[in-house]
Amino acid sequence: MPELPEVERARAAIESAALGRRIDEVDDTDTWVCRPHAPGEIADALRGRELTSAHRRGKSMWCETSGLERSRTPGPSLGIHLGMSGRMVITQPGGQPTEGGDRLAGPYANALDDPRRNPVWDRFTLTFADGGSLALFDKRRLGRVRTDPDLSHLGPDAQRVDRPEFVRRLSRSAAPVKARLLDQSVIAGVGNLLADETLWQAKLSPRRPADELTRAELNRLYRSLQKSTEAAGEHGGVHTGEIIGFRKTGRHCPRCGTEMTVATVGGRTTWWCPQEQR
DNA sequence: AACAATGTTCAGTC
DNA sequence: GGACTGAACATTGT
Repeated sequence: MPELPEVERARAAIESAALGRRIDEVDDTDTWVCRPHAPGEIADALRGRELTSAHRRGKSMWCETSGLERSRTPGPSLGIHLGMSGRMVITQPGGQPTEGGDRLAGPYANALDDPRRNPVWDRFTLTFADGGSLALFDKRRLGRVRTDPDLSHLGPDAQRVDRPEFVRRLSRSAAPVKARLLDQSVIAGVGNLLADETLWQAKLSPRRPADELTRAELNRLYRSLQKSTEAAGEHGGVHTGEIIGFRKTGRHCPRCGTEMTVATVGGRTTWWCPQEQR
C-alpha cells in the first residue's frame, strides 16, 4: 500500500500525535522487522527518550530523539519503513484512538477501526509513559525499523525535487522510463501504482527509453508526477488514482476506450493504454 | 491450491 | 558500471 503519499500521511500522523511523549517500553522482539538489531537493542537505545521530530524522504521515515534526562546530546534517530503493507497506529493516553492519524481512503481509514486488526500484526511498538503507544502495524512483515538508518542511496524526494533536477536525473539512462521512476536512487518515493498513474496522466508509454524522451515530454512527466502525487495525498492514497481501478483484464482506458495492456516493465506488473501512451 | 501483491535487496548474467 | 531477470524475504488475499 504505502507509496510517497501514504508515507507522508504516516509522517504527519507521527508529527502531530507522537512527538514529546516519553518512551517507557519498546517491543523490538521481531528480529526480522528490526534486523540487524538484536532484541532489546532498540529498546535500550530509546527508553526514557522522546521523539522530537518526524522526517521523510521518499518512502523512508525517521524520527529524531531527545537526550536522556538533562543531557543535551540527542539520542539515535529511529528509522521506519512501511514496506508493502505497513501502517502507523498511534493511540492516545489510555489507549484512545488518535483522530486523524494516518487516515486513508477506504472502509478502514484508520487502521484501528479494522475489526480484523490483530495485535500480532503490530511488529514494533513504543509504549509511552502516558499509556498511549505508537505501533508499526504490518501484516506482511516487509516493513523495517532500525536506528540511524542509512539513507545515502536515496535520490531526492519526488515531491520536492525541482524540474531541472528531475529531468537531469531521469534522462540519465536508456532504461525504460517506468524503471527510472521506480528507481529510488534516481527519485525517491514513486511506487508501482503511482508510476502507472503518472505515465497515464502524461500519456507516455512505460517502455520508452528515458534518454529518448524529448524536453517537452520530460516536462509533461514532471507535471504529471507532481499532480498525481498531490492528488493521491489529498484523496487518501495512491489507490484513488484515476487509472488504478483499470488495472484489470478487459478494462478500457477511461479517456479513449482502448483496452488496457498489461506486461512486466521495470520488474513490476504494469498497465497502460497502448493507444494514448506513446 | 496456485498465484499475485502498493517494497527492497541481492545474486547472476549479458 | 548499467540494465535486466529472478529470487528471496514473510504473509495475506483472491
